[in-house]
Amino acid sequence: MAKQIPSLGYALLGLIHQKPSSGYDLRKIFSSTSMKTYSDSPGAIYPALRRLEKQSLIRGTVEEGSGLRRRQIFRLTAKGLAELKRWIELPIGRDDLSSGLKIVMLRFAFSEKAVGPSASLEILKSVEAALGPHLRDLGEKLEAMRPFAPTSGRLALECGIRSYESLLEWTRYSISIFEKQLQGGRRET
Amino acid sequence: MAKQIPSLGYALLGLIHQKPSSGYDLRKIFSSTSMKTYSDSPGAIYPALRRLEKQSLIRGTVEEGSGLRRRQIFRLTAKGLAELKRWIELPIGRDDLSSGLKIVMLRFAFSEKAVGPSASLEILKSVEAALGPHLRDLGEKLEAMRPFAPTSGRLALECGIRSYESLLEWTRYSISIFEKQLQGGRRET
DNA sequence: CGCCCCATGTAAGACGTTACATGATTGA
DNA sequence: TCAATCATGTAACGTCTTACATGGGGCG
Repeated sequence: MAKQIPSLGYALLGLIHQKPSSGYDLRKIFSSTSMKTYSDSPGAIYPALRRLEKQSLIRGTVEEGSGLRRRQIFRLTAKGLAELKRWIELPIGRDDLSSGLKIVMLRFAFSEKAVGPSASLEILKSVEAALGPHLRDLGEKLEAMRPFAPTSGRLALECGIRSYESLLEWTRYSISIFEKQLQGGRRET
Repeated sequence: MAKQIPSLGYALLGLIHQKPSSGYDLRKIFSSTSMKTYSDSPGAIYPALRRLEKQSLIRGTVEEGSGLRRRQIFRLTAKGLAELKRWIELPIGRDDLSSGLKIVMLRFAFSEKAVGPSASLEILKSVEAALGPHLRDLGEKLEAMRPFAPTSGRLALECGIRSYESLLEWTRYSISIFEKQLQGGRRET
């Protein structure tokens, strides 16, 4: 059925949901903003858009009003929004931390607009819960390798640990922001 | 000539250099340690090893002494070590930061054993130098998006900024360690 | 006019994922 | 002997990379 959309596909879905865009717009976002982890090559984006369209997750309409060149603007369909929500609300476990934070952060970034602040808070709490055991685990690995590995190898692992510690601080900070926002005056998107 | 080795290939080269290993050993490293970003699937590793062997960067020898099953142990060739060194010593710029730290950290982790502590220090200093402008840039982007993006989008960017700040601290800490090690009593690998 | 940017696309090839297949060894 | 683990491999499939191709529009 939903034949396993790659993460680029979800990045496109989320961006299109935030603002209907053409393929060219999306390429510029990938090349100019901090989303450089995704390729801005036409050979990646245009086929990906066509796949999403074939699955009826987005629909493209040709713009010609402004006298400019043919530009196809894509918008999410109801099905596309549902799929985006489903993906954002997937449970988060330890695997999602170790195998690339990128995807979790992407889901979080889109969560507020696509599902609502409570979903953002949910993601943050899952991340916080997963970070504890994960950090303990990394610490044990560091101790285990300490006598054997060269300095650079140890430091590389320490770098990972520090980055997860910094993530934990950020998570708590962000949780407090969303809790304030949810408990206090309810504010719209 | 050297037909562009993917990052998995360099991960294998570096690990084999640290300790001659079989494909199965390498799979276990990927699945059990914090190098989970690389796949431990046989369909990725065995073909990658054969590619490296075809390029004469590694050479496999079948072990049969220990009465166990046929196990092919791979070792770096001189050419393989040269290629590993070349890759580690490539210049590091801002692109290397934004498009995935993973590769820089891999190069750093292997640098001490493969090239020497001075190479590790070189990498660290390049990273430190690149981080300043990069952080300034991200800060500007944050200010630019502040009024428009939803809270979760802003926070996601802040998470990235924090992680680079933590990287900067780690970089300085690591630089001090390597400088001490290089200036003080020269110690071997 | 020539050049660069907009805007979209395609084709070849490399790589990784998933799933399956094979056999030998160890332990219950 | 049956299952699990060790150890290696292959085949199909999808996706990304790289490079090329096309054309209109604006600008000097």
